[in-house]
Amino acid sequence: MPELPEVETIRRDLEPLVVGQTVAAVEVDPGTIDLLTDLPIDALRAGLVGRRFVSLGRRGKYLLFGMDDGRTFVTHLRMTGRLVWRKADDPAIEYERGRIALDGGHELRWSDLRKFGTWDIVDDPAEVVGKLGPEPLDEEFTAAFLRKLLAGRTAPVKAVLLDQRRVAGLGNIYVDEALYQARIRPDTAAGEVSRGAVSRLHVACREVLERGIENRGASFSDYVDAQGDPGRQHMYVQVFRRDGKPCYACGAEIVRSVVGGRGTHFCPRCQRRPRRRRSTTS
DNA sequence: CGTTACCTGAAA
DNA sequence: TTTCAGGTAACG
Repeated sequence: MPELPEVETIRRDLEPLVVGQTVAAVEVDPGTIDLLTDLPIDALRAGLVGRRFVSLGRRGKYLLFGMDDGRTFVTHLRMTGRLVWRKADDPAIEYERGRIALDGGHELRWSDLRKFGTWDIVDDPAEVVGKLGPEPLDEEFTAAFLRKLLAGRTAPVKAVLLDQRRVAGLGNIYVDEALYQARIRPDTAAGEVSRGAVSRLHVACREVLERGIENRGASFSDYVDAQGDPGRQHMYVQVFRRDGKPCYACGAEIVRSVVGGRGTHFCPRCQRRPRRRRSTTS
């Protein structure tokens, strides 16, 4: 569920809490451990217990816990994962599957209804995040970069934006919102997006993500921050899950379809496909 | 490339 | 009962 803004909110909340803390114990629900990680529980404990966290980073939708032995504890929340900071004697959170106890008396509580989330311990974070595309909020994500990314592709522009190897961190909510802001239909072939529309899309991607972070993420169903509280961004979305409701800009009914295998929401009036260029040859 | 599977619900 | 779900990996 969580996309870049949600993961970044958790990272910012947790960083001052976990950095400097040493892991005292690790517990994982036996019915979840094999889905959560390739590591046997003993290897997981051996990698974490006694380690002090020295940094908390994010790459795409991954959280990277740097440890004092130089290794990295990597988590991905996938669809329904939660990472919540609780006192050791607080009651279990909903769908709690694991706990990482810290020496200061708090615990990181891992909850995951669907059990898609992952834990890993690696020597080099590149083993996990090395194949991700650039961060959309970094300098290197320019309009020119996006133009090259889309050029010549027949896949829907939405599918390209969702591909984490091309650009890292956008998910279903923020892609629908960015394409609305850029006034591009999600099923437009990536290579057909005009130069001007690519420029709008570049700005829109960054703005929707920044707004998402400012509003501490979007809580449509499962997402909560590290304190267990929902974000606010869902109150400001323009199209996501607003099918059947009027477009705020033009009043037309927001439509739901399926693009790239994902539920997709757009305004059929504000978001246009490019005019089919009259083909001079053939 | 698109589709299916992973798992467990919530909602229509 | 059926469909849908903030994601990704493994299919064909």
